[in-house]
Amino acid sequence: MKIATYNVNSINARIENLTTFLQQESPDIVLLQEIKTDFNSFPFFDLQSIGYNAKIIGQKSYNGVAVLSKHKINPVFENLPNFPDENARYLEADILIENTNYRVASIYLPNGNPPYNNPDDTEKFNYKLRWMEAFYRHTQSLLELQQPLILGGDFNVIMTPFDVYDAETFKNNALFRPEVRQRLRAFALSGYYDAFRLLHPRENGYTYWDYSGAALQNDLGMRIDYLWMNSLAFDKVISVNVNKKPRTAPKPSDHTVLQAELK
DNA sequence: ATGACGGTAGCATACCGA
Repeated sequence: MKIATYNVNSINARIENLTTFLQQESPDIVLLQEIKTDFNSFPFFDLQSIGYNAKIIGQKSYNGVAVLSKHKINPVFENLPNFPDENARYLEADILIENTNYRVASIYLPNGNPPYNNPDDTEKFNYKLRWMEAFYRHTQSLLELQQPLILGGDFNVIMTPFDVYDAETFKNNALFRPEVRQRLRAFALSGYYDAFRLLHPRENGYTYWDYSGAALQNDLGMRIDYLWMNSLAFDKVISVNVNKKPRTAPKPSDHTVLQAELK
């Protein structure tokens, strides 16, 4: 069973890039973030024609998450329970594959940085912290499930200085502030396994490179996309890797694919 | 010293992002 997570930065701008990836890797499940479209403009037909079902929680222009699968997708939650959110950032579903019922979620955590024209505005950062707290509460209840659980997506959190090209530059950034790192660490210590990092302690594992300058060529990236698993899922892991092909292909997203293979 | 890049909405430029 292969699962991937990919922040596409608009699914309609990325449809060729995405379908190329799907045909090359043939994943069973793909968690998408920043689809930037609503139901009416989502490319269901293009995906169906190469064998992928899709469930989405869409939003015009911003945000939006989706789950793709070659198998039937049974949605469980659209949005975090008990957290009123005007943004489309969370979709949880069950997918039955060869007698194993996987529970997956596609997650697009808020960025949290202030608008450029108002650098002292803390509203977005506070929203990020509240979102993480609601996420923590919900994921604690998920740990009671007796099924393999995979929570993947763009977490917009740099966990450690090793996960970014220059920690000093990001000292005061909402992706690296102690408040968000502490919250993601609490989540990790509660029973979720960081699949990539546990298998690759010495690779940087960057999943994002800025479009500007020569960030990709100089590997000025950051690891902000994750596949988190409960023990039932992590026990099945064969491999986890960053697939840089979609980032080096024409018309890329600024993120790339993180993918895993499970027994 | 500053901006760099790219997507969307929608038609010029503002907003968002990491």
